[in-house]
Amino acid sequence: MVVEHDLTEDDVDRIFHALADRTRRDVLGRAIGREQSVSALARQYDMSFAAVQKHVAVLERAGLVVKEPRGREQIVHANGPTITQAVALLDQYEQLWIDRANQIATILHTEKE
Amino acid sequence: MVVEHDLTEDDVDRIFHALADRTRRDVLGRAIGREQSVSALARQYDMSFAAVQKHVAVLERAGLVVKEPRGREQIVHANGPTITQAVALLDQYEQLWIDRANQIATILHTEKE
DNA sequence: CTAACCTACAACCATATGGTTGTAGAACAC
DNA sequence: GTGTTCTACAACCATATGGTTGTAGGTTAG
Repeated sequence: MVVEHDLTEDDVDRIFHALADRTRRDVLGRAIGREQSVSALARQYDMSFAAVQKHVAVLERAGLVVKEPRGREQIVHANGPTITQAVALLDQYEQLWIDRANQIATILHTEKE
Repeated sequence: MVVEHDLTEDDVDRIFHALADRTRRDVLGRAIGREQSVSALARQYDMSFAAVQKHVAVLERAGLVVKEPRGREQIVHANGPTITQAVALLDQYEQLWIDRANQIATILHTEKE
C-alpha cells in the first residue's frame, strides 16, 4: 500500500475551507460524476465564469480537484486520494469520541460495582 | 436505530467552516478528550478569552459542541452525533468517487474485449 | 485570416472572519 | 459585603472571501 504523505495544518485548513461552500461541494460532486471543462461547469451555475473559475481554484489548492489542459480547455478531474484523506481526518475525531465514550462507560461500570 | 435528521446546506456550511480553522479543530479535540469550561480552554491558547469564546461559539453553531451551564461556568462537551454526520457526508463523496472509478474500470474492461 | 471560445488575471466592492479591548452582569470565595 | 472569576457582548480593526466587470492571450472553427 502506498504511503500517503502527511497533511500539514494548512492543508487541512484548505480542504475543509474548500468544502465549506455549497457551490464548491456541488462542483466537486459534478467533477466526480463527469470530468468536464471549467466553462462547462460554469454554464451550470447562475454566476459569472470568473466566479466559478475561482471556486475551482479553491478546490484545486485544496487538492480535491486537478486541472488538466486539453487544447484551449482545462478539464477538471476530482482527486480521490485527497477525499480519502479528508475522510480519514474526520474519522480520527469520530474515533476519539468513541474511545472517550467507551472510557466513560467503563468508569461508570466500575463505580457501579 | 434513531433517524438522524437531515442537515441543510447551511448546516453543512457551518460544520466544514468550523473545521477549517486549526484552533477550532484543537478545541474540538480537547473537548472530546475532556469536557471543560470555556475559560479552562482559553487558558491553553495564546489569544484572548474573547477570541476562544468566539471559536467555541462557531463550533456550537455547527453543532460540533454543546455548552452546558454549570454554576458560573459553561462546560463545553463535544457532540458525537454531528461528528458522525460529518463523516457520513464525506463518505458520500468518497463513495461517489469509488463508484465512478469502478464504472470507468468496467468500461475499459469492456472495450478491451 | 478572422471570429468565436476558453482561460487567466487584475481591479474593485460588500460582507465575513479572526483577532483585539472594554464594559457589564452573574456566581463563587472569603 | 467585597473582591475575584467566568461569561456575554459590543465596538473596532485588518484581512480574507465571494462576487462582479474588464482586459488580454492562446486555441479552435469556418
